[in-house]
Formats: sequence, structure tokens, C-alpha cells
Amino acid sequence: MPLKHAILGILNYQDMTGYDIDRWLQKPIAFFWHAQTSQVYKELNVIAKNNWVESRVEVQSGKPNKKVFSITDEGRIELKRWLGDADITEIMKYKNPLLIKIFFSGNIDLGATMRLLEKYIAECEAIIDSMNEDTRNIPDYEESFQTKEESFYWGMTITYGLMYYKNEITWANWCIEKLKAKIDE
Amino acid sequence: MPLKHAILGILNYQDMTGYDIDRWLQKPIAFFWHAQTSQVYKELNVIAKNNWVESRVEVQSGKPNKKVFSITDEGRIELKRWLGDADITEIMKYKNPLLIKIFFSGNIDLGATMRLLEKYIAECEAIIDSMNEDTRNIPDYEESFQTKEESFYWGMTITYGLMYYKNEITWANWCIEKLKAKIDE
DNA sequence: GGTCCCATGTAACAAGTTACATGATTCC
DNA sequence: GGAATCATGTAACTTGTTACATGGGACC
Repeated sequence: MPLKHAILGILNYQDMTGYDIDRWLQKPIAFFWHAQTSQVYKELNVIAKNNWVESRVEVQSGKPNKKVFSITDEGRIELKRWLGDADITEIMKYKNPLLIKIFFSGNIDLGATMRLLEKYIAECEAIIDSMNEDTRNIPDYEESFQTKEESFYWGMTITYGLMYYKNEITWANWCIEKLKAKIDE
Repeated sequence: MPLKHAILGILNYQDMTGYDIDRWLQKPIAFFWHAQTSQVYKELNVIAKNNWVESRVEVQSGKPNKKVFSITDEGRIELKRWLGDADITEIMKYKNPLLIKIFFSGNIDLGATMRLLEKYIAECEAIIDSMNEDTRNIPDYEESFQTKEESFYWGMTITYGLMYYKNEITWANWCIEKLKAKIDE
């Protein structure tokens, strides 16, 4: 469901092609929902069948033709229904493959676990850097987010991301210290 | 993949039935990997075909018969291969449905978003409580975790959980304050 | 000559969800 | 009498992944 509704939310900003939606999913949304391009096109077909979106083909010369999607009234109703739904069971279905690895790390040597955590820290730092980059580019985004409302909530997700990844780094560093202490035992 | 390997990791502690594995997944592992019972039985079939586990039927009277699984040498090799694999692309595939809702909350009223966040905080607090309860019951678990190694890594995941959910609560409260300020504008 | 961007997908497969089915025993 | 525990699944479906296919134009 979240991907379908993310697509509806994006199309509620403006009409666009599957390709454009994919770029949205790769940029401001990527850090809290990643999706394959092929999945985007599939979901577009599904929600078109639900009458949540409709499409028209724009013939282009020199470029591939475009299939431009727009959200329907039914789609807007569905988007608002989903957003306003206070059921959080879906939200609580937490899955973290790193924690599974850590949990069973007694089966491998300490060094491998340390290297994994170090690699993870490096990735988290890279994400924080790119999010800081994004916040410096707020003016660019404010063209897309036409209302103050939109950038207000976008700010909440950015804050989330920064807090989340800093917390991940803090924890991973703490683990590495623990592992070092174990080696020195 | 993670579920298959979580099952291998559990069976590496001791032989058990699908039912027992399901309980493991519901208790110490649940907060970082949730799985349906039906999924557990399905994955057991798949990894049995891979020769990572094998099973024997134990006839019982007064109770349903048991199908007891044990990990094979091939399964142990696969578990260690997966644990030692430093590729973190799988780990970085982050998905957070709450953040999607927040991101598009400009489409609904502030009150609904606040209620969602409050509900989320309550759930996070409940999880923290149950994890604190678990740490008080460490002696019980130490029967299952036969080595110090195992409870060492288990401690890392518990620390992760506490840090993670506290951070979620801090963020959600900050969002609620922001929303309140917006209402008072 | 090579890579990136634009643009849209299909096919096969893996993973996860939801709902349902069965049935005895034990505990309150 | 009702709920929980033990115990194992199937069927139908949705969601996500991986690999592949096509092809022109722009930029270096």
C-alpha cells in the first residue's frame, strides 16, 4: 500500500510520467521508501485499474513518447483516506536485517562484525551528508512544493532522517567499542 | 533472505519445530523482524529443499505430531556465509510507511496527524516497556542462549531497540510541538 | 567512442500477507 | 463454557526483486 499511496501523493502535486515519479522516489523520498523502477510502472497499472489515476499519451519527437498520469477525484479521496487512517499496525511491522546479523553474530568472528558496522557507519554518514546537501537546496525544492504546508512536513521527514542516522551511528560506534573491549579481554 | 537466515540461526541453537521457531520470532526477535506463522512454515519448506535443514516426525499422543527440524552442515555453512557477507545493500533498503504519511500530511488536517503521532508514541513506549521487562528476565533467556557470546550480541540488539524507540518518541514529540505551534498561529 | 539522460516496460521469481482449516488438552 | 496452548499447514493474493530489452539524443 505505501508505494501506491506515495505515487498518489506525488501525482497530487502535479501530473507526471512514470519516469518522473521514479525520480521523485529516488530523490526526496528515497531515504524513507526505496522502490524499483519496474515496481513503479507496475503499481501505476494497478492504480489505473482502480481508477485512482488516468493517463494520456504525449507524442514527442526526438524523445520517447510520454505517458502522463494524473490523479483522479477517486484517487484523491483514496489518498486522504489512507493518510487519515489512524491504524498503525502497518507502521509497527518493523524489519531490520542488520539486527538479525548482529543477533546471530556469535557464529562468526568479531572482526567481520566490526567491519560490517564500520561499513554501515560510512553509509549512514553519506546519507546524512546528502540530506544536509538537500536542506541547503531548499529553494530548489520549494518550486516543487508549491505550498508552505508541503515544505513544513518535508522538514519533519528531514529532521527524522538526521536524527535516525545519527542515532544509528551512535549505536554502531558503541557496538564497535564493546567489540574492541572483547578483543582486548 | 533474512527470514531464512534467522530460522537457520535459531535452529543452530537447537532442534525445534516450526511452532517453536515461530515463538522465537515472536519473542526476542519480533521487534526487529516480524513474520507470519504461515511464512515460517513456507520458508522451512524452501530451506529444506535447499538442504539447509532436515526434519523428522515425532509422534505424540494427546498432542499433534511434531515435525522437528535440525540444521545441516550445509545450512551452517550458508548461515556463516550470510552473516559474514559484508554487502550492505539489503541493509540500506529502508522503508518507513509512517514517514510517507508525514511527508504527504499537507493533504489532511493537523489534528489527524497529531493523533497518528500520539498513537505511535504510545506504541513505542509499550515496546520499550516490554524490552525493559525482557532485560529483567535475562536469566530466563540465558538458558536458551547457552553461551555468553549469544547474550552479548543479544544485548546489542536490546540496546539498539531502546535507543531506536526513544529516538522515535523524541522526534514524534518534536513534531507534535511543531504542529501545536502551527495551530496557534 | 562511451556514458548519461530520457522513457517504458516484461518475465520470472521471491517474499510477505490475509484468511481459513483442524482438533485435542489444559487452565480459569 | 471460553480462552489459551500446542501443532501444521493451504490457497489466493499482493508486493518486491532481478534481469533483461529497446533506442534515440546529448554531452565530453
